[in-house]
Amino acid sequence: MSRLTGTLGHALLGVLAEGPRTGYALVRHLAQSIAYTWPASHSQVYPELARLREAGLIRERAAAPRGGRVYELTDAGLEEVRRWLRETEPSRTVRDESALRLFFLWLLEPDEAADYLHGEAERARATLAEFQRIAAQEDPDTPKTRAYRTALDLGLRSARARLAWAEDALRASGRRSR
Amino acid sequence: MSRLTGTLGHALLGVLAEGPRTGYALVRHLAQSIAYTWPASHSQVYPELARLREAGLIRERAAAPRGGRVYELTDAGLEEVRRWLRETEPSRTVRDESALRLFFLWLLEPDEAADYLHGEAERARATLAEFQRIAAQEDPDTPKTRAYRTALDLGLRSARARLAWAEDALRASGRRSR
DNA sequence: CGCCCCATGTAAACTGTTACATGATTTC
DNA sequence: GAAATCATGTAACAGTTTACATGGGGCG
Repeated sequence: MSRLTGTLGHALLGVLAEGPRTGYALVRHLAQSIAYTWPASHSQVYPELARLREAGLIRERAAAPRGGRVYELTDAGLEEVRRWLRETEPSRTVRDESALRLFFLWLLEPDEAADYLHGEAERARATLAEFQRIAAQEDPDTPKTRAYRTALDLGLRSARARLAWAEDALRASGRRSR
Repeated sequence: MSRLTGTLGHALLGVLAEGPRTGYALVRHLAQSIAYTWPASHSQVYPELARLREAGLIRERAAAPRGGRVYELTDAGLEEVRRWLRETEPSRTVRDESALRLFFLWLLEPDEAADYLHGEAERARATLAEFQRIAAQEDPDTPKTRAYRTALDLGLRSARARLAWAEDALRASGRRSR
């Protein structure tokens, strides 16, 4: 039982703690919220669900309409997510390709570098608008929605910081190129 | 020639554009700056250097003291980094495990959740302090150092945003738990 | 001579992406 | 009956991490 699963496995357990779901519904739910912090495609989710079931962390309930398989969390599964949250440290590894590229902008002509920063500003604006759209949705005030709002707030603040950074960097590069 | 390399390969080309280096020196340099956006261990770097050499993007110069191999960028290599920067879009994939966990905080007791947010605040403070230490270092004003400063500025702003977020989230959770 | 740091590699395991493949039900 | 959407899987490949493995050279 409770064999070690990676981050994706724990994320699936966490979502299943909200209630039983099919793999398909799980994937859709991930795409709407959790994918901003941990994207996963269906081809990764289905095999992972099979592993979680073998490990006794989830179990299959009655089948859904079109060959759908409904999974629900077991007691061991709930214990495992909670243990993960309490006792293990989150990985500090961050991979951000658009930030990586900044180190190499000096290899481009000034106006090409400005183009890149302009793109970054546009992206940040789009991300911010998307998060604002989600924030505008009304929802009841429960522990779960409060947790989701906390995550969303981090996204909003990060997007704003990134937008402000890009606009400043663009101004600074613009002033130099003239 | 110029076979497609992944992000790591392009990062190595970008650093080698600063001048010839051994694999070892490359790894050390990455750890000090670029690893904040794209970490890489020596076991990944050495094979990648071999691939870049085979692709004609870098070449080996005279050997260094203790079995060290000095690599330098070829013209094709420089062209390839520039092409990568100009013509390809950076991947938008972000994986942030500590943000992922926020979605599941409602599964913990309020004080356990507050412990987690406290840890996040501490981490953000440490990151911010580290970036401030780096920012305090003096360096000449060249295109390269300007690019590095732009990257650092993004790190500083992100760390500040994250710290402000964590402190606010902590305050909000504290108010509720009393 | 032993320890530490320089320096380079390989192997196995794990994680993640892209492409392939298939079938059921609803909607037009 | 054709197209879209629901629904699940496998296979091949690419990228990453961790552990294993080895040797050179300087310093006390």
